[in-house]
Amino acid sequence: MKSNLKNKKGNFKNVPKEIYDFWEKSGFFSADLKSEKEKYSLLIPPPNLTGELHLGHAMQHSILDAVARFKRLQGFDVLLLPGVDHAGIQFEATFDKFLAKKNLSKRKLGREKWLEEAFKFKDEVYKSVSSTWRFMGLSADWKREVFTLDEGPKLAVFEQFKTYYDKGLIYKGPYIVQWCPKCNTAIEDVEMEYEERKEKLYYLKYGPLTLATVRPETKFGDTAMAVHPDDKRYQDYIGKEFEIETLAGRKKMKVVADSAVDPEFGTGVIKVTPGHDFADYEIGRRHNLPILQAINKEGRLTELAGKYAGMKVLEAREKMIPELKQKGILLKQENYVHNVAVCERCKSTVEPLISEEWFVKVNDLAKGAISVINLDKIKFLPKNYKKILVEWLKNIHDWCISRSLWWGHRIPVWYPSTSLRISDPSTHSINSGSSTRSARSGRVEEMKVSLESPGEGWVQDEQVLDTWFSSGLWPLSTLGWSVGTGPVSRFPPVSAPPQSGVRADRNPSTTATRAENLMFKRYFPWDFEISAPEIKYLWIARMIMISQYFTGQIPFKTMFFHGMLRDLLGRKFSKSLGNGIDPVYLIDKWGVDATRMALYTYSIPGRDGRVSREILDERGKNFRNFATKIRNITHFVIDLKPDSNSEVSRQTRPITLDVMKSGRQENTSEVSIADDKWILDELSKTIRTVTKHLENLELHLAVEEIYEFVWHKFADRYIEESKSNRVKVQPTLEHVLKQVLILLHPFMPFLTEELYQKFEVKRESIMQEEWSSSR
RNA sequence: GGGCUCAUAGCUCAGUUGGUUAGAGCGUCACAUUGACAUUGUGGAGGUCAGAGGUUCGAGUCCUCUUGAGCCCACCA
Repeated sequence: MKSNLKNKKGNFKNVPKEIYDFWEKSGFFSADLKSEKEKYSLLIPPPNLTGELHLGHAMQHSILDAVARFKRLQGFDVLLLPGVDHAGIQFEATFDKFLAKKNLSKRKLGREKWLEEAFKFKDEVYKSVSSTWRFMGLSADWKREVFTLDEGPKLAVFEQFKTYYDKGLIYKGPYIVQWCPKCNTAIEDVEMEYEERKEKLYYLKYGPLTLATVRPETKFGDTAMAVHPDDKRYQDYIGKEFEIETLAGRKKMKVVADSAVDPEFGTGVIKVTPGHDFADYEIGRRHNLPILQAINKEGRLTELAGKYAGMKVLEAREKMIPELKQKGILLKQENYVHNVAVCERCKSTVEPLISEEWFVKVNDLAKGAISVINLDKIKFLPKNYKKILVEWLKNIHDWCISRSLWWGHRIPVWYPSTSLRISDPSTHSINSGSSTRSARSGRVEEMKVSLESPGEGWVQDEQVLDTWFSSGLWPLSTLGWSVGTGPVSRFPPVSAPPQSGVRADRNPSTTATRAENLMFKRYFPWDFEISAPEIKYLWIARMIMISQYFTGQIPFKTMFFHGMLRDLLGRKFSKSLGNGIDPVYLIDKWGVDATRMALYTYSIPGRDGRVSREILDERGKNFRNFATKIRNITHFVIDLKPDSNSEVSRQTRPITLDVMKSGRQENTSEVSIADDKWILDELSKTIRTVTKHLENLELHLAVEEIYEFVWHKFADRYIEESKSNRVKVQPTLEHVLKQVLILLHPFMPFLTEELYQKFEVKRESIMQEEWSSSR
């Protein structure tokens, strides 16, 4: 039954594919909408299309699957729903790299063609990775798999946008954003990393004052100088204007007083560059300063920089130094070490600048989420994440939802083509950012919110929505929910345009309108959701806000944050560090079940684990040996059972637990085994404990408990002692073994199915067995 | 700077609401074993539970402080 498939194209050694196919074909993974059973629903966090599966995913999937299988055995109608995320920037970068190899580019293809190719590429990527997503044995309802760009989610996302828009929660405006010049898009705080850099601190003469800066090239965007209001040194200068030499002409600048200035830093004077610094932007807003754009979206200086225009930031900085020196503006420089924000994905330096972006006002949404969290409707594991999330929600700032990408849900806003807007204005009024529906030059812009074109003469907004805008809606959109009519779906009928290679048939939301309503009614809210802690703000907080806002309900009842697996130095696994451990390596070496077991020992909520290849090998080996042990137990109990014609074994095979308990008591005097009662008691104690641990989602404890029972009680003691009295105890042996397999099935699904099939009296699959409710 | 977490055997870690003699796996030492066993079994060594103080009849567990390690968030002109 065990296969030894070559490890390529999604086939793995040590993954018994026949068993998996048998399960899937038999429909054991499918939720049954019409079932009388109580439902239990689990939402699989959609993996990124491009991301290969790493240990974290393997652990996440193992946990999800154990819970799902446990609940199935307990008699629930389980929905374990898989999905895929289009992963905006990440996919787009991967795809563009792929295109570059074929000497193609966005520019050459144009948007429409590019998207067409992107969807093809997506299908290919999906094909090559989808089998890996099953390799942990995930018992997911694949027929219901959803992709974030499918028609259903697409409509739900649109309605989300429209609702916000109609309620005045969406606005568009010039705003300071973190801009990645390489990805050519605004990115969020959470998408940045910090890198320590050794740079220089330059002391520059600004009129009568001297100030320190690491970024002299932003000089061209300065609109003021600032000092701390209490700084005695500069009281006389506050409010006065001075003429400053900028290297691109002279201009007048005011000195403002602002408490954001640190009097201890440098000279206690700063230059204010509201267009290219977050703190300066805030100062600018407080003092109503104009904003100048000195750096454009490619990271080059604008015409404001005079002869330095067109240069990249670092180049300009270098070239400016001699002139600054020569003109006596640069007084001195010091070495300075500080952290610089870089783009998490491409590692280029992030450039704060002013850009026209879409925002969602999240205050009200956050309030809703806070109240529902405070009502303890969601069980957080670990508990303290509740507080952490609430704190973050209290200090939340508006959510920039637009991205200058092509891959994603395009912003469903249309403008009349006659009023084509000028892009990249070099100045903005800082206050228009707060007004709804972008006012520019005092004129209210005409626009329509619509998924399809409103007709001739309208052009759609160029940007797409932040990936998390759709991810945040995931608990709803996966179940075919849509805004307009609440839980009653109004998805279009089957004839959804087969546009862009999305397989409409794979997405039930486009095919079974009515069924989808029932899906939402039945399976929402989700019983279980799992996530890495690092996306608790990006994703988890937003799912709660959005779900609460649109349905008045929590998205999930239990939120399980697993820990992060790190290397022995405590660092995250990452491609750039090259410290990753491929789960496929472990599976090939120790088998999928053993790998799962190894990962369960790290599945404690909120607890990080430090691992190395050696450590995981050790655990893999340990549980491989455990699997061997069970295989041998089964060999002994079933294959080497005493002659089946013997009277005792024939008459007792279908015996029940109670009969065995009472029937055996009197007969033990000459038997070396102390008592069957002992092993049966131990068994029911184990069942009780394992059940409790599983209910509490303490998988590591459940695993430990089973391990202890199987190896040290059942095998080492009971089986050893049974050898002298084999015929008599055969029914007990079989009974205990079967119970052990059922107990272990959530954790080691393949092995337990394989061994279960050896029983003469059995069901079609171990998945149809019942979890013993022994008290 | 704000928040959070951790420190238990050589290593990686368990240890539910405080309650006998602090556990597991691997490693290590001794012995046994071709056995249902890709070896496995039996037994041993190894811990001042980071340190100090406190609450308590009782603290690895609760409180305070110290030290060390790490993570998240913000700021870094």
